[in-house]
Amino acid sequence: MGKYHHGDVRNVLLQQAENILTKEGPSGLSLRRLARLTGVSEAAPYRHFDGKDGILAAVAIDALERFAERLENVAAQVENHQERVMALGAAYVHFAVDFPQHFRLIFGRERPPLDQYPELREAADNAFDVLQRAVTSVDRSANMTLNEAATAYNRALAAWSRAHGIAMLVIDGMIVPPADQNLDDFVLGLLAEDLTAPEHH
Amino acid sequence: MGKYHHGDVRNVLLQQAENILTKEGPSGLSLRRLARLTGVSEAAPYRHFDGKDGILAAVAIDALERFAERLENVAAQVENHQERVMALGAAYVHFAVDFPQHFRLIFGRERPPLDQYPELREAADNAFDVLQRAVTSVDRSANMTLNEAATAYNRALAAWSRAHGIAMLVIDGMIVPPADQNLDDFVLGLLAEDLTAPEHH
DNA sequence: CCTATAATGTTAACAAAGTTAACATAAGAA
DNA sequence: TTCTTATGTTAACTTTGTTAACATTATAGG
Repeated sequence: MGKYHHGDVRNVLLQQAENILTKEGPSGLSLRRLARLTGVSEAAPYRHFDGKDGILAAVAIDALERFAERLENVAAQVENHQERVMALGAAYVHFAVDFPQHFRLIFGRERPPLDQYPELREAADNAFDVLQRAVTSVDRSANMTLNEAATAYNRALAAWSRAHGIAMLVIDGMIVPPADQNLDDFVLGLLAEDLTAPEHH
Repeated sequence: MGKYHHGDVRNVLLQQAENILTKEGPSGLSLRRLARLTGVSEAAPYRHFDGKDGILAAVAIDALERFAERLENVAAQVENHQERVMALGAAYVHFAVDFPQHFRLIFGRERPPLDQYPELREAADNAFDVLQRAVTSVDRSANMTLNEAATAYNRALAAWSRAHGIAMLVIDGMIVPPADQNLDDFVLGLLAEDLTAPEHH
């Protein structure tokens, strides 16, 4: 009689890893605990994943796909090109606030090395592509010349950086969004600030 | 005869912790290894620090002080108010690239909780204050009304976020600065991008 | 100067983690 | 059926954070 656990242990492990990550973050995700909670031997995960990094990579890819999906949904709902870029920035931060542990896993120090997990790099690039396409469409709508469009990539990087910086500082507790204001509005305000010209409003 | 290690073990431990951090990052900083490298018993650090978080906090405070110092130096060297904000952003990123491990320790997940180490929070606030003062001086030079100046804090947050986002994405390998360009110039370019108005140059 | 007490060391032990080796069983192809 | 591979298991090894129990030094008060 099979005292062995069978079935798709891999998927069960992944799902359980998701649960642990959400509740306790990447540091709380211990292979042994994961195995115990899943009801499987402590060495079983090594049959399905390339050690701890392997599991982290799998979870990170999953998270990145949902992240990109969410960004695409937002992008599809906003008609105006410039508003779309802003909305994406807000959605970016919103995701980080909703799923700080996933966000940290995706971009933080415990993310497995990108060059060791090509699918991970690909998933990350996909998310950035959504932002880049939005920025490019702004540039096109402004009838930019080809020469000017060459900087479109830089403009996308700038948009990405702003959203990323806000997201990081917020989930790390360095920036505390005002309690009496909608998070998205707060973020949109920060994204719209122009540092070189203080005569706004 | 004193087979016991004596002298200011605390300082030696701190210095050694600095070395390890620089070479291997916060994860490589193990208390036992630190003690061994310092030539002291494996439990000795607990006499001088409040466990691992205690040491991390001490190192982080040190790093933050040098970070703030560097920012202040840059701020003092630039006359023009607006250029000063930009230069600070570039210096912010430059520090992150020069000392990625320190930067990660300061802002990342393994930083001990701010509310548990008041001196740590103070050191972090100091660094941000440099940015905030620079932004405020731009606003003042533009003859802002008091009402408008109320948003100065938000403008400082925006400046901070941009620099922070670029720094994070660069040291995490998501943004790769062009090899044929000066790092500061690249950063200044990103900081100056205005997302809502593509008609530049 | 002597002695009680606090500060600073030490060694030894504990539990938890990542990982691997050695072995056991199930499933499928030949 | 039988050989091979995939998938489990248990047991061990190393490292880490932490604490307890004990040893030594420094220092303050008499």
